[in-house]
Order: sequence, then structure tokens, then C-alpha cells
Amino acid sequence: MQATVSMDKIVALCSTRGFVYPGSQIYGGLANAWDYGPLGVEMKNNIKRAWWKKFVQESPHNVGMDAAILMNSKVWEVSGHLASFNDPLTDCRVCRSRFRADKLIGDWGASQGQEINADGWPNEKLTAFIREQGVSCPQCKAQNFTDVRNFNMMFKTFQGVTEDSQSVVYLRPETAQGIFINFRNVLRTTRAKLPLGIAQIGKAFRNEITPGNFVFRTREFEQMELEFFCRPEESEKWFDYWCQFCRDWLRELGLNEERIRLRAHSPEELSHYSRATSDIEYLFPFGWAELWGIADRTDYDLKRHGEASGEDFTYLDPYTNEKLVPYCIEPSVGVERLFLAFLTNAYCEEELEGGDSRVVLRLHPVLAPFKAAVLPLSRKLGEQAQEVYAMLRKHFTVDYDETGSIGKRYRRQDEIGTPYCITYDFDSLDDGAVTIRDRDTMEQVRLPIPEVTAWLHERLAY
RNA sequence: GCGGGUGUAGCUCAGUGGUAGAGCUCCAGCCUUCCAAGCUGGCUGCGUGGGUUCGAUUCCCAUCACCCGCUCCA
Repeated sequence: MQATVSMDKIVALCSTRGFVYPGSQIYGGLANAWDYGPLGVEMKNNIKRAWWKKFVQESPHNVGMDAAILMNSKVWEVSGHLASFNDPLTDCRVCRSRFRADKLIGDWGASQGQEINADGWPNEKLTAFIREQGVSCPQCKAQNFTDVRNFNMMFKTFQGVTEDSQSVVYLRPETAQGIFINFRNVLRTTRAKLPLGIAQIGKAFRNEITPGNFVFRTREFEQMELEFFCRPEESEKWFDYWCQFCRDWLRELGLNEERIRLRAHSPEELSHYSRATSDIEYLFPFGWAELWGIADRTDYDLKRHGEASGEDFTYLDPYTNEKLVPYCIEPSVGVERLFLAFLTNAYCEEELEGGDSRVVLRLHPVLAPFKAAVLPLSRKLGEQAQEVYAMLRKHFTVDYDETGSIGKRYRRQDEIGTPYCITYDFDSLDDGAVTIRDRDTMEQVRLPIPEVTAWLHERLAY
């Protein structure tokens, strides 16, 4: 396995070459906001396109949809996010442990031999109680807590012009709910039978306490989620199926097998909606971290929404005439995390003869921002090379560069992962052919210009 | 949110109580017939807001941002 790249190098490359810029830079930035530049957006789009093709287009079971980010607040109440993401928290100033204030008081009460239920107390009351009663830290015994604050992972905003509680809306913390609440719509309009997967790509927002590691954890991020509905007794089979499927897809796009592992969650780790979860983890420069979460959400969401809305979420199996609420397997992955994984995975520094080195992004051609670059050997050939460039632009995202030496231009393209460099030279004037140089093998082929498009199509097919 | 560190050009750094340099990058011109060549010229900066001072990039205060450690999970 190649040496792990430092995060600094990735961040620097992203910034200098136009993959990712720090957000709101001219105003001093905004914590953990990142803007994707010309190359970054191409690569991100390539990732999304590849995922969609694999998970929607090629699948006999799956269809896509695109739900609104803003939804009726009832959705979050019923899904459990409002309750489980809205805790009164306090920190011990001495040992920096964090506690739920109501639980802290309850436990303290129990140790004093009295039963105290602080659930639902206003924060001021919680803070005052902790101070006045001298509640001590279970970790370090200190009596020095911060004021109790509400920690809500959901971004809250207001719909309409008045800020009254009637119009509170939340930015979705996951895209999945948009699928659950449309389950019946999709089922009816597609006339699909189980198993049925509904896929969605979209932004989600979480007010994370500690984001970080570049684009790994940000407060605004893009998810690619599949909610795969099946018969309850088949859920384990499909769970394994999707774990393997996701893994295969990553491998197909060039992610190093040795840096991928599957890790099953322990019962304590499980989210409120999940019965079983496995993470596909990737070895990032900062260590192993979750890339893809595959969760068995059971019938939790459909049942909850069914009960709360009065909508009937049972499915009538046409073969068995049996009524059931489907189970749901959810493979959910963050686009930015994939972006970072592919980027760090592809980053190589190579020693060349003569002692100098080149930075190469060995990105799978499908992911590369530019599929090819047209490089006239000399500026004098610019006019003719431009014609090749114009021809290829109709089919692929291609770059054109005529500044500096040819060697320098090869290096520039290597650094941003362009798989093919097409050189128009002086012989081209006579034979109407160009030289294509492969980024990885460094091999060159000579090809008549009219054949280049087909040649590239063949290699970029996915 | 807490503790520690940092903030000068696109990048890496130097420097001074009298308003700033170097290397690389980038751009233009010359040259150049396949892997970072050379020559000439050029662009760009003291995170932000206050205070002290005749004068602040430098000293003080605040603020913001970033990095490293504790929480989380796409």
C-alpha cells in the first residue's frame, strides 16, 4: 500500500488547482464551509452520475426521486429527530466531559437517595439546580459546569415572514424522510412490487458540534441514499447484498481494497431508528472513518408515519395476498466523503529519472474532472489544435493548454488527474494524426484525428 | 463549546514603531519539435475592528478564521 498522503497536501492541491476553496474566504471564512471550484464540481458531478447509474439506471428494482429540503415539521417530530437531536447539555469545565443535564440531575438524585425527574425542565432551572445543589461531575467530581444549553442538531428556520412558532421549519438532517413520506406515491405511480428501492441525491444539514477534517464532516453536505423496501423476512439477505454491492462499486472505481473495511455497529452505537448497521470504513489520512453507512431501519419509519398521519403504509403482496409493512435497508453515503476518499486514494508522488518528481492523481477516468487535454507542441500549432479541442468538447469535458513547455503541461494535467493528453505536433500537419499519452502507463499511441472521439468513448465507457 | 497553537503575495517563508522583501507559482514577450529548460518584463500581501502613538504590519485589547486534542457517524 502506498504511503498515506497528508491532509495538508490534499487541501493545498484542492485550493491551488480549483477543486475546493475555503468558503466565504473574502470575509474571513466560515467554519467548515467549503466551495467547490471548476474541477471539484466536475468530479463531484461525476461521482453522483456514476452512483445514479449504478443504483438507479442499472437496477431492476430501484427508481429515483428528489424531495424538498423543507418539509412539514411533523416529519421530524414523527421520525424521532426532533426528540433525539434536542438535548439540554452541560460541560464539566474541569475534565471537559459532556452530559445531558436532565440525566445528570437524575443520576445525582439517585445517588442522594431521591428520585428527581428533570425531564422537560427549562434550561435556567436545570442550570440553577446544578449550581445550588452542588451537583458534581461523575467523571472528576468537580462542581464546575457550564450553563445548560440546548443542543439541536437540526438547523431551524422560519417559513413565511413572521417568526412565530407556527411557521418553524427545519433543514432536513437526512434525505431519507422525503422518501418515506412519498413511499405510497412512488408505489402507486410506478406500480412497482417489492422489493423496491427509492434513491435520492440531495443536501442535508446537521449542526455538528465538531466538524472538521476538511470536507469529511461539514454542517452542510450531500447525501446519496437508497431506501430499499423489502419483505421483513428478506431484510437480512438484502442487507448483506447491499453491503457487498456498495463495496464492489467502490472497488470498481479504483478505491484501494486494502483501505476499505466493513464494521458492524455494536448495539449501543445504533441510531434510534436502526436495528443493525454496518459501516464501510475507509482509511483516510487521519485514520479509519465511516464512508458509507448501511442500516436496517426495519419498518420503523413507515410505521411511525403511518400511525401519525393516518396514511396506510401496509403493502398488499400480490403473490401471497398478505398485508405487511415493508422493512427498509438504507445504504447512505456522503458525496463529499467519497470525493475525499477518491482524492486521497488517487494521490501519488512519483520519483522520475533525473531526480525530479511529479504529483499524479490516479483517478478512475470516470471520476476525472477532465477526460483529456489538448496540447499543441508549439504555440504555432495552436490554431489546428483548437480544432481538435472543439471537436472533443462536444463529447467530453476537455482542457486545452498551450502555455509553457510540453513537459510542464503534462505535469499540470497529471496533477489534476486527466487520464489522456492529446498532443498536436508538426507531423500532425502532414498526417492528420495526434499522439495520445496515457497518464498511468505513460505510453503513447498515434491516432488519426477523426478516430480520437471513438477511441476515447471506448475507454471512458462506464 | 473548552484547552493549546497560528494568521505577511496564489504557495513556502523573511522582516521592521517611519506604510515590506525572497524563492516557487501565475501572466506577457522571446526562445523552445514530447515530460517541471533558459532570458526579459509584470501582477498580487501585512485576517478584521478598535486603542496607545506624530506615525502601527510591528505594542495592547477585542473579534474572526484556521490547525491540533475531547464529542460524532454520511
